[in-house]
Amino acid sequence: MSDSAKPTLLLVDGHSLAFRAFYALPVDSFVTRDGQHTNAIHGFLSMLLLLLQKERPTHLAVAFDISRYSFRTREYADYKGTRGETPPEFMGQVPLLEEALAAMNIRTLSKEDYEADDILATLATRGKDAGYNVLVVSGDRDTIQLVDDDITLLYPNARGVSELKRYDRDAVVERYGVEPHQYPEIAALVGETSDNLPGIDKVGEKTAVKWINQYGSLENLLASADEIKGVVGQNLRDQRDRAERNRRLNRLVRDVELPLGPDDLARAPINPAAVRAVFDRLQFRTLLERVLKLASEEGVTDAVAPIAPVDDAPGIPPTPVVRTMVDEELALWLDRASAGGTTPLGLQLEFGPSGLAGFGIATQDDSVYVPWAPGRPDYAALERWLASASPKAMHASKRQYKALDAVGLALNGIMYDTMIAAWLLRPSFKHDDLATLVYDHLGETLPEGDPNQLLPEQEGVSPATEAWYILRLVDAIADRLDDGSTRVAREIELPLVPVLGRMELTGVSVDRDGLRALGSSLSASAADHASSAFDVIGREINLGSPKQLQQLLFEELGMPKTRATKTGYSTDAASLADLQEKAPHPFLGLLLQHRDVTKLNQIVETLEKSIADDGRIHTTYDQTGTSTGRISSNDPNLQNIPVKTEVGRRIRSAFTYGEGFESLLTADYSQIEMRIMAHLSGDPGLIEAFNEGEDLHRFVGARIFGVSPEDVTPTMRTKVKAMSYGLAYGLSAFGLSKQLRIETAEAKQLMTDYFVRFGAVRDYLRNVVEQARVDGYTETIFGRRRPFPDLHSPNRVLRENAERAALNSPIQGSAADIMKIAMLGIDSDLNEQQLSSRMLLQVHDELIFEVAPGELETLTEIVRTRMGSAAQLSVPLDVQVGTGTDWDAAAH
DNA sequence: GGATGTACGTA
DNA sequence: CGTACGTACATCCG
Repeated sequence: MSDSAKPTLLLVDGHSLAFRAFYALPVDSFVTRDGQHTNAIHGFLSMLLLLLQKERPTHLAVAFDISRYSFRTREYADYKGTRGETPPEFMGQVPLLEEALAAMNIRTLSKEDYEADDILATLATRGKDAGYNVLVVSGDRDTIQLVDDDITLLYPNARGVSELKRYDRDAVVERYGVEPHQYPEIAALVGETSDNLPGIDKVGEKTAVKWINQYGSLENLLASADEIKGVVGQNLRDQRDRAERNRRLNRLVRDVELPLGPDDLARAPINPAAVRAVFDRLQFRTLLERVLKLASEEGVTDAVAPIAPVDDAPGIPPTPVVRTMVDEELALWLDRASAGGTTPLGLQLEFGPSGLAGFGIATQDDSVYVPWAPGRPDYAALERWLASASPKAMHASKRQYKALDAVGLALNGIMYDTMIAAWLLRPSFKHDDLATLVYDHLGETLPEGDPNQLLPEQEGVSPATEAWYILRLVDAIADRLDDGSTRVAREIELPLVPVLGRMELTGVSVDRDGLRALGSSLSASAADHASSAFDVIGREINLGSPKQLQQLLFEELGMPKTRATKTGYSTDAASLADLQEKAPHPFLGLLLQHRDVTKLNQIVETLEKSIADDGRIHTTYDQTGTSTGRISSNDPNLQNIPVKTEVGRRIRSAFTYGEGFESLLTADYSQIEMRIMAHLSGDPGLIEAFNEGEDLHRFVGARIFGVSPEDVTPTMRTKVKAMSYGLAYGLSAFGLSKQLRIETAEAKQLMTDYFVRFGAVRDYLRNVVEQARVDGYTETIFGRRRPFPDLHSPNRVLRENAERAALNSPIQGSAADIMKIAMLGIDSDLNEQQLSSRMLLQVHDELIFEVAPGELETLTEIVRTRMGSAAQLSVPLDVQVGTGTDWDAAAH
C-alpha cells in the first residue's frame, strides 16, 4: 500500500500542545469579557486547524493527562518534581478546550495512572499495525522513540506551535545521530531536566551518542562500563542506577487499555450549532469562521449521525418520515395521536416571509406537517386541539402563542417548553437555538440552514421533524432536571408563558405627542449644552466620543488621570465628578449635562420609534434572559425607563392608560430583597425591623449608631442604606467607601458595626458561598437552581465574581420567584372574576396595570392580596399601591 | 455590517 | 474591588 493510499491517523498530546501554546501567545491578549483566559485554547485550535488542513487526517484523537500523578510518580516520587505550580491562567483552559473539541466532534482520551504520551504510544503502535500512516503531535521529547517508517512526529519549535518540525526516521537520525528507538537511551544518559531526571554527570548529548553508537545499546554500554576511562567512566559506574531508572521512566507504554482503537477515531462531522455556542463563549470569531469553512470544505457538516457513543447507548430512534396532512385525515390523526387529548404532542410552528406558514406536530414515532393557508382547508380540528388543554411540548412557546394569536388562534395546554427547561437546567446560557439543545441533550445533529449562504444549499429540517425532536428533548431534559427546578418549571415558568404573552400583546399606551414635545426640548437643550461646551474649549469635538474626550481632558487640558480602561482613561460620570473636584473646569459640568440630556433624548427617540399602530408600546419579555430567574425586557426595554431625575420622570409620565380605561395602577414590593435576606438569614434584628413596620434604614441606623430612630441623621441613613443594599451584592469595604466617598477605614468600621448588630446576615451570606462551593449551585426559596462552576476556578477574578454572584442569586432569584407567583395569582383572579383591567408591565419588583372603569377597588384588593401572600416569609411582604393618570403619577 | 468597548438607564 | 439586565454610540475590522 502506498503512503498516499493509507488512511492517516493524527494523534495529539493535548496538554503538551496547549501548554506550548500558552507560552507562545501573550496571556493578556486572549481574555474574554468576563476574565477567562483563552490563549492556550486559541493557540491549540489554531494549530489543529492548520494540521487538519495540511495533513487531511482521516482519523484523529487528542489525549490529555488526567493529573500530574501516574505510575511514574509512584515509581519515582520526584518525577517532574521540578515543575513549578501550573499557572492559574492555564489551568482553567483545559476543560474549555475539551469542550471545544467535543463540539467539533473530536475524540479526547485520557487514562487514570498514565500520561497522554502513553495513550499516543498505544494508539500509534496499534495504528501502524493496522496499516495507518500515523502522525504524532507532541512537545515531549520522549515521543521521539515512537518514530519509525510509519510513524512521524510533529514537534513544536521554540517559537511556539504555529510551526511544527517534522521528524521522520531520517530526520531523527540526522538531528540526534541515533535511530529513534535509541533516543530514550541517550535521554537516559543525559537526563531530562524538565522531568527532574538527572543523568550521568558530565555526560552530554555528544558523549551519549558516541557511546550508544559504539556499544549499540544502553544495556551493552552498562555491561561494559568498566572499559570507559576517565571521570565520565567513573561517573557512569557510580551513577548507572540513574540511567537505568531514567530508561524505565522514559519508556512509553504501548499497550494501555483504551476504550477505543484507531478505527474508532474516524473523523466525524462537526456540529455547527455546538461549535458556534462554545466559540461564542470563548469569543473566538476568526477561529469560528475557520472551523466552519474547513468543515464545509470537507463536507463534514452534513446531517450525518454523530459519532457513536463509547459505551453502547441505546440506538438513535429513526426520524419518522414527515407526512403532510389536512382536513379529516388530520382531524383523525390528531385525535388518535393525542389519545383524545391526554398524550403530549410536539408542536412547532413554521414561519415564512409573510408570517405563519405551517405547523409541525409529532408523536414519539410519527410526524405531520400541516400547511397554513388561512381560510382554505378545514382547520377546525387543529384549532380545537390548539385551544384545548391537550398537552403540547414546544420550544419558545411564548413566541408561538403570540403568532397564533395574530392569526386569531388560541393556544392552551403548554405542557413543556424545551427552551425554558434547558434554561432552568443551565440558566447562565442562552438556549433559544433548538439545534444546540438537540446536540447538547441528545448528542445528535439537527441540520441547520447555513446562515452564511444567501441561497442555502441545505434546507433546515421540516417543523414536523423539529416537533419530533422537541418531544424527544422533553424526556432528555426532564431526566436531568432536579425536583426543585421541575416544580419551578411546572408551577411558575410554564403557567407564566401565556400571562407574559398577553402582556406583550396588550402593550402599554403612550402619549406620542407628549414624547415628541419632550424630545424636541431635550434636543434643543443638548444643542445648547454642546455649544456652551465648545465655547469653553474653543473648538468642536464629538462629545460622545470617549477617545476625543480623553485627548482633550488628559492631553490638552492635562487633567489628572482617572480610572484606567482598556482603551485609556475613564470619562464616565463618576470619573468626571472626581475630576471636577480635583481640577475644576467649566467644560466638565457642561459635558455631564450634555450627557444627561442626550441620554434622555435617546430614550425618548427609541420609545417613539417603538410605538405601534395601536398607539401602544409592545415590549418583548425574555423569560430565559437572566441567570437568576428574573425576566428581562427588550425591543424596547421597558425595565429601564428613567425615574431618578425630574426630566426622567417626565418620560415616565408619557406612559398612560388607553381608551376604555380610567387610570394606571402601580404596585411594588418595598425592600423585597432585604426582606428575603431577613427571612433566609433568620437575623432577629432584621426580622424585628420589618415587623416593627418602621422605616428600615432608620431602624437599622439607630441600632448601628446607638441612637434612637428619630435621631438618625440623613447622612447616617444614606450610609446604612448603601450598606444594606450592598450586602446582597457582595460589596467590599473598598466598594462601599468608593460609593459613599468616605475613607476605607470608615467603611470598614461601618461594616463591622453593622455585623455586630446583624451578625446572622453575615453568617448567612458566608454560608451561601460555602454551601455553593460544596453543592456546585445555589437555590432560591422555591428551588430554582443556578450552577457556579467558577467557584473552583484557579482564576481569581473569575472565582471572586462567582462568589458575589452566588451570594446574590438566592436573594434576587427568590424575589423573582415571588413576583412571578404573584403575577400568576393576579392573572388568574382577573380571569376568574372576569375583570377588564389588565396587567401591562413588570419591572422586577413592580407591576403596572390598566384600570377598567369601576374596577379600581376590586383590582387593588386582588393585587394587594396576591402580591402580599405570594410567599410566607418570617417577615411580612409590604406592597405599595398607587393610581394615577400616568406611570409617574401612579407611583406616588 | 458585525463585533467590541464604554457609558448609562432600571431593579 | 457590588448583583442582574438592554441599548446606543463610537470605533475597529474586513
